[in-house]
Amino acid sequence: MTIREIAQLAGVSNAAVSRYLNGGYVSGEKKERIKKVIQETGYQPSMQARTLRTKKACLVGVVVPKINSESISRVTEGVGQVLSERGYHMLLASTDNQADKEVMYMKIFENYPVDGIILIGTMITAQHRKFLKESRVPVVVIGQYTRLANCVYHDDYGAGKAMGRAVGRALALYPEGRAAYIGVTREDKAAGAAREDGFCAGLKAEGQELEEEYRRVSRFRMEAGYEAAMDLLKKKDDIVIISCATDTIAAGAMEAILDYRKENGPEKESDTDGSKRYRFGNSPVKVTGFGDNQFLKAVTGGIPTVHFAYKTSGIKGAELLLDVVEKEERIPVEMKLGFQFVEAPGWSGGQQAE
Amino acid sequence: MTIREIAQLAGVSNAAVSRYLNGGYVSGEKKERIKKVIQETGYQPSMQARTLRTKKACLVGVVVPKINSESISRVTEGVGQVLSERGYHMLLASTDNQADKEVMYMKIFENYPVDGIILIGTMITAQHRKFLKESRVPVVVIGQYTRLANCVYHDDYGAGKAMGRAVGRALALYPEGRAAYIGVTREDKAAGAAREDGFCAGLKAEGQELEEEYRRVSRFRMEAGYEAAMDLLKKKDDIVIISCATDTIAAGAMEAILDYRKENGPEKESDTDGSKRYRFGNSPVKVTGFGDNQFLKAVTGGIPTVHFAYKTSGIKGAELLLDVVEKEERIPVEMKLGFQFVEAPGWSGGQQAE
DNA sequence: CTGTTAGCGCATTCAG
DNA sequence: CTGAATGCGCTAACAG
Repeated sequence: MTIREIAQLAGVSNAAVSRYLNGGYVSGEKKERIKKVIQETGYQPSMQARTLRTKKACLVGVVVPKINSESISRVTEGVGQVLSERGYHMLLASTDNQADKEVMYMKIFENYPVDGIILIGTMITAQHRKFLKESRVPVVVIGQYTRLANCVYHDDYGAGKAMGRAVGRALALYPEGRAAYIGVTREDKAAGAAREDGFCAGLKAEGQELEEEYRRVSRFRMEAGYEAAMDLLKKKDDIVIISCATDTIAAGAMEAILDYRKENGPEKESDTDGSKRYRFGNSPVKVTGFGDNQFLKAVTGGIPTVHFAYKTSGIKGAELLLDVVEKEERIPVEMKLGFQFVEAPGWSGGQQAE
Repeated sequence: MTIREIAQLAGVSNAAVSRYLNGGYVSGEKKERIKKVIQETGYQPSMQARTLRTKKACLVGVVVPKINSESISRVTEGVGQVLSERGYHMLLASTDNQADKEVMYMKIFENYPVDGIILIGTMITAQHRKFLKESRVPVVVIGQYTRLANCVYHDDYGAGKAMGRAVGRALALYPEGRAAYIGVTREDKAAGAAREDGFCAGLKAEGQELEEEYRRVSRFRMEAGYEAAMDLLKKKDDIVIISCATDTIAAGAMEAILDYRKENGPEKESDTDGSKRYRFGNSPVKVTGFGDNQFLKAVTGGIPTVHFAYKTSGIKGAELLLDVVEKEERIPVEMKLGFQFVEAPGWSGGQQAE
């Protein structure tokens, strides 16, 4: 069904139909005829051809590392909100945490085309840089800092440091206890390098140290967190706190701790008394995370974590993007968003919620 | 950068460039010149125009109700796997559980266009039916039964019944205890009607009944599960099991139970002894779900739930779709996938993992 | 207000 | 093998 067929059926020119569709000048009578024909035929104009002509698709593409993530869904929620308010629709592409796929999907979006691209970034490789420099559609990066595009990111270092300090203080209650850290690849400047460096800085500020044998690198998956935590528990018997770079990893670590305790004999005493006790085989190892995952909080009562304004970063990112798409705003913007430390109920008192 | 500019720079015709790009006849020498120019300019052909010509985008659109869901991500994982094996890419659109948006995004995909659409369905409205009948691109529906398109769905009724029987048997240990059910809208034939009806049938088979005051309807969100469960706990003091239509809702219910117990005085006894005890204000209310959420299992140790072959349904759905896209397969297919009941460790013995 | 016309960037005839 | 010409479906001048 093409516009010309509609025009013929309605006995008008194709231009008239086009104008009808786009709110131009059409006399009342013809308007009726056209309307009727469109009704009957169920005609829908081809975005395809329209976009070829107008260079405008009212679509923005969002590239995400994975689908099944609370933090990412909070970002896309913010993005989607702004987009729909301003008459755009959102298409998503998931890369399954493969950085090269990020570039591939951005290219697909670029010449599909969409009006703008939002990248929820994991790492900025040479490929990324090349694309960002050459892209013919505007891009904004969320979650990573880059000077090659407008970006909005979070204070991961500050968050890490706050967590490091909190852990350092908690550690003071366990004279011989140590903290461990399960991070993610440092190629991820935000969730990898910044959080870990901040964490170490925070620990140091409290007079603690994080040695190499107390560190692990995990993928962004619960299973990977499980493995890393289990390995730590087996190798080091003085760990009393395991801090993780994400709440998802923390969930895996919690599972590992449950299993570890199951294997290494049942608990002999309730934990409720002992804030001064530390682990030698069976005491309560505590876990911290980043991201303020609500699901985790609901079923566990909560662990110490950091709340990032993910939805806000989505909103700001989308606004930035549309500003350059529509108003051709040319001034580069880098936006850094703060964080909020989230304490766990009863945690600093020594007990983690059951 | 258009194909014509490349042609000029290479000193050939646009047709030659087009052939070069699509593997047609080009002499070795020209091939080199074209290759060089494309390298230098970083030219990328417009899918846009190409698709307008060829009617083929090597793209399929997947419409999902929400992003942040383990079950949905398992489906899209399966879909993405098949697609990428066969040279297609996957674009996602999330509807935030609004059925009308499902149709809207299918229309966007239809005339964007993509080669095929996969709908992870929540409900089939009149709008949906209209679209499925008239769509010019093939659609397969995953998760719901429909005769208007190829579909692959799960045995939700059977799963519900299995759960109903299990709950019924567990209930026998609590002479005066009752089960409650938190469902979702019955407009969702699969997760709503089928699971609930199956559940009731299963209960009945064990000689139990599910009265109206023991039912609630929730949205697909943890918070909604929390509210529903809290309401049940407050209104009925003989509930010992709350069965939920999804694991996400179950997580909310678990949180509600934690909170409820916190408010209504601390536990006086350990739960470990008492399989015969039932709740009067403070005993262990148990929760069941559907979907086999791994995150939930990790942090809680697991609740009774049902495993659906979500990834498989994604794989099968994508294969079905590509068969009609590529081979123009015309025989309608309806595929029903079974389920697997997942017991909770130590549950039937009366104790839920802490 | 209306119809005619000229492309948008590309793939594909069809003559060379 | 190659290039010129045609049109995919639509919108935006433009001349009525």
